[in-house]
This record gives sequence, C-alpha cells and structure tokens, in this order.
Amino acid sequence: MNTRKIPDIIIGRLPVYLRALQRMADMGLKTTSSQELGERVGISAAQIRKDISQFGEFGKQGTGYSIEYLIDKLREILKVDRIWDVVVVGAGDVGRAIANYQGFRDRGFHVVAIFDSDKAKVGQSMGGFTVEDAGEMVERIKATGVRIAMLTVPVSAAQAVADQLILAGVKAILNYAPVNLNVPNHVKVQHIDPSTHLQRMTYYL
Amino acid sequence: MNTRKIPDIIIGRLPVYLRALQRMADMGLKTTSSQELGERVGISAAQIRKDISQFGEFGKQGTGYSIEYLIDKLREILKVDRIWDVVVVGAGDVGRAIANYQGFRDRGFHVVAIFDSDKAKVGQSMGGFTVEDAGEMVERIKATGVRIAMLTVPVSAAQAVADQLILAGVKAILNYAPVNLNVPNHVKVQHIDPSTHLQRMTYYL
DNA sequence: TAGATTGTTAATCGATTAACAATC
DNA sequence: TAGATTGTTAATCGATTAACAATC
Repeated sequence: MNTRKIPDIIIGRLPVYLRALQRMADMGLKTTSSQELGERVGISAAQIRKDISQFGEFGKQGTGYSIEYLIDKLREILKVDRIWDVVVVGAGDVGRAIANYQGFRDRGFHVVAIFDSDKAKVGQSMGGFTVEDAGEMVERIKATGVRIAMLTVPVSAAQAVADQLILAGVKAILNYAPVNLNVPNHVKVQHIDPSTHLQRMTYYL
Repeated sequence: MNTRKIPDIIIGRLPVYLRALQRMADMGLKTTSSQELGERVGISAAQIRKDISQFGEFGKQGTGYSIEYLIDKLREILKVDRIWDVVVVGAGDVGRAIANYQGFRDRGFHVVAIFDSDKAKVGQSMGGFTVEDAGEMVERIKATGVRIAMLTVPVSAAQAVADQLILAGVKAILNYAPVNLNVPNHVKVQHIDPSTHLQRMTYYL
C-alpha cells in the first residue's frame, strides 16, 4: 500500500463509492468495473481507478473489481470495518429522527445516548433511548470513550456544546446547526445544512 | 460583472459565506474583511476575495466589505433574494423535522406541501401541513410550478419518486435517501447522507 | 487466444496562494 | 496623511484526464 498522505478530496469520495458498492452487492452483483461504478456515482472511470489505486491493487485486469472484496477494503481504509459508538446532543426533531433511524449500523455507527439540556425532555423516551441530562454529558462521554458526536442543538448553543464535546474527548462532530464551529486542528467537523445545499442549486435555476 | 462561467466549486462556497455573513449581521456587525470572514469559515482571505470578485467589486480598499451589502449581493447571485416554494416527499421522521423547521424562510425557502404514499399517513397533520397523497403529487407540482423538492423516502422508492418529480417539472432535488440518483443534466441533485459524512471523518480517527 | 480492464505515467486542466499596485 | 484592505495578476500547487503497457 502507498502510504503517502492521501488528499482529503479522495477520502471524501470513498464513502460514496462504498455506498454504491454496497447497493450493488444488495442487488446481487459480484463484480464491477471502474466504468460501471463511475456511471453510478457520476465520476470518471479514470478517477475511480486512480483513487482506489492510492491504497493498493484491488482490481484485476480484464475483469475489474470484486464488489465484496472492494467493499472490505474500503471499509478497512475508512475504519468502518468496526462499529463506532456515537452520541447525539439535542433531542428535538432531528435528534429523534437520528435516534429512530435504523440505517447507521450497516454503515459503521451505533447511537449510544441522546442528551438534552431541557429538563422537560430529560427522562423522556426517544427511539429506544431515554433522553439524558446534558449536564452529565461530559462525564458520560469521558467514561465511555465515545469519539463521535452528532450535534442537533440550536445555533445559539452549538459552539458551547461543541466546546464541551471536545473537552470530553470527542474527535469528530457532525454538525446539524447552521453555523460554523471553531474547533482545534485535531477535531474534524462535517456540516449538514439543507439550506446551504438548496442555495447551491438555486443558482442554476 | 464578470459573466464567464463560474466554477461550481465557487458557487458551493457562496452559501457558506452567506450563512456566516448573516450570522455576523445578527450579531450587529456592520463591516468585515476577507481576513475576518476567512477565519470564520476556514478559508483563506485570498480565496474569499477571488471568489467574491468573480461577481463584481463589492468591497472597498482600506475598509473591507459592508456586511449588509455583501449579503444582498450574494442573495442576488444565488437567487435567494426571493422565496422558493419547496415540496417534501416522504412523511417520516425526516419529513416531519423539515415540516416543523422554521429556519428555511430566512434562507430563501418555503415548504408548501408534504406527500406520502402510505394511506395511513395521508390526511394526518404534520408541522402545520396535512400530508397529501403521493398519487396526486405530479399533478399538484405541475399545477403549482414548484421546482425544488426534498426527498425523504426510503432508498427503495427514491429513484422512482425522483423520476416522478422530474416528470412534474422539478429541477432541484435535495436527496436524503442514501443512494445515487440518475437524473438528466438539467436537473440538480444534492445529497444529505449523515453516514457518508461520518465515514469521511472516521478515516482520520 | 482475443477482448477487456486495470494501474500508472505524462499531459492537461483548474484551483489556490502570494504578492502588490491601487485606493479608500 | 498613514494604515488597511481590496481586486487582480502571476506563480504555484494540486487534481483530473488521456493514453497505454501490462495482464487477467
């Protein structure tokens, strides 16, 4: 395997390849080519081959890639060949949707707790969880060693909660609050903001 | 204004600038610099200036940018100086979260209807809407001229529903189903898939 | 074998950064 | 005026594509 530093833009495409490959596996397909995979994900065959070849020689000339094998390799590379515990902060509608969603497990994630600062919500049941007091969040995360959090609190609370999460040892935050977070270099943040995506499309309308 | 074709990667950053600027306006700030804005969004000052200057000369040497004026210009460029009607397809947890969310209006969007194919859900109230029969979706969209849809149906239904939306005249789809959609060139798609974002971060853990 | 497809190199293309004259 | 900051150019850097030998 090539151990040069891999550009983040390539890392960002791997989950998309993985998702498409898992779907192909679900459909009963056994092998694919860079051509076919590229058509499915809207990326050129050359780029698919180049991206994958950063990590090893996973294909065979003449026949392409074994879907199962490539899935295994991508899961390994992305470190989702295991199940990561994840906490959710914010027991609103989005928190509920996450708590109820059954699809994370197959992708490498397992929600273990949901926190809220609203005393009226604490103790309530939500998607099989009992909403916990945000006041105990830092201790709970420290004790359990969870490193991934999904942040579904209002904009006004987002930065303060992110600071607490980082204090507790969280290293990756999926931020649903439509605001940029200031975090140290060793912490990764990804944003989910539907309005931003919509605005990116209206330009072309 | 420069009317060369603007790269999509620049268009993708504009909503992020806009979000940060609107937050700064909310905080009562009046002017900013490429330096300050860059620090807030994690992008170099040079790139901010270059991006903005694609569309005109919106700043002043020595003093920077008027936040209000730059917001106006970005809204104009992104065509969110108006309110776009949007339909939601899929009245599950995510559909409910969207229906209840009050934050779209300020960003240029207004949910006008929510559809589901499940007869048990049709007629139910959800976030001030009455869930409508998906069977009537195409006609309703055609009649109202809505061009933006949010897709929150299961993976198994996503492509078929997308095909219907396109048939109805929808030109932009925000797809919450974790699957790639095949759409003609004139239709824009953006994906929201939390697992994909999480997998992009686990690589670095 | 003949056809197909990879992995990789070189060429091209595009995006980012650095630097600075212009000017508020 | 002096200091600050833009808009823009040129240089650098990085990403994508095209092409093809290797080989299944």
